[in-house]
Amino acid sequence: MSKKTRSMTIGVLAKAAGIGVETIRYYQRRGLVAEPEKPYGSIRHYDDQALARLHFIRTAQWLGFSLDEIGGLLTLQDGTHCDEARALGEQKLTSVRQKISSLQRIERALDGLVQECCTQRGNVECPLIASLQEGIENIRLLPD
Amino acid sequence: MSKKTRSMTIGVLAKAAGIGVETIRYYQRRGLVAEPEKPYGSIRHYDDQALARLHFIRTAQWLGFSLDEIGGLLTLQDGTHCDEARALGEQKLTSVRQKISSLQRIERALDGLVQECCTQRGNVECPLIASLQEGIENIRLLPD
DNA sequence: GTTACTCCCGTAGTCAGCTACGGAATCAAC
DNA sequence: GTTGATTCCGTAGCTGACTACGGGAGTAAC
Repeated sequence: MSKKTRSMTIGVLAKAAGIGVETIRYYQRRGLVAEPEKPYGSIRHYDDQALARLHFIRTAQWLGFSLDEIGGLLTLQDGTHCDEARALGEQKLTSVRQKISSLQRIERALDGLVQECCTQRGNVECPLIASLQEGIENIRLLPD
Repeated sequence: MSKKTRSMTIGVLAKAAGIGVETIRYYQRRGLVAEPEKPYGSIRHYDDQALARLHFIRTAQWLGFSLDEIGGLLTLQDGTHCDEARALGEQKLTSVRQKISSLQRIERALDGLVQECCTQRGNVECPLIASLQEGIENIRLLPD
């Protein structure tokens, strides 16, 4: 826990997080990131906690959570009621598991297609595209 | 290959494909689906090939391809671009696998937090919230 | 042959998630 | 103490993938 809590301007923070200044402001407007106090006649400063929050947002986003859902996840942090937090956590867990199994089905389908594509190499017909065209039922596997 | 090539109006086609009429028109505007000839003073008719094309689009979409990418896949239909198609498929496969493993790590993290929350029930402190506040890095786990 | 649906076609709106713009204030360097 | 980049803040625009609207033409059922 020997973290030096740097003081950053929004521009530095943005660079550190690998996102745009405007995006951070947008997250602030959405209530996902707090706007620190602005010293009288000066400029806002951000610390490593803000950076961590941005990392969290981007990661969750990459994992397929919407900004609204991420807002929900973040209320776990600020919330005061254990039961509510747990309920939200369980809810998210369920949706994560659904996403995983859905992605696994996609993975199997894609993998099958790519494998076929490799073994059939040299053929005139491309099995990946042929499958997409004709054998859709075979790889479709019921989305949701 | 004893496919009866039904003649469908756009509404029937839409129902058969499980999508909206407006969506088909949108695909036509995007150049993903051909607009059949319109008999003089009559109505357009669609066959099973059009339906197959719609299935193709929806399936590829479900596999994570954007409409632009699908357009790309469709230009590879002549079968002479097998390598390119495979490359695209492999690319998608890689990103799908990355998502799965990230989600699995988040699943474990969330699961752990929820479990803790249950066993500690009745406590004043909520361990889930505490963990989230301090251990965000633990569930961050490398985005792209 | 009228009623009621469906088609056609262009344009416009929606939603999420940014991204850009513009003008004043503030800061950093020299 | 002036120049040049940043910050601030509100508002407007953009992209992807639809979805809706409106008014005229075509079609189907009775």
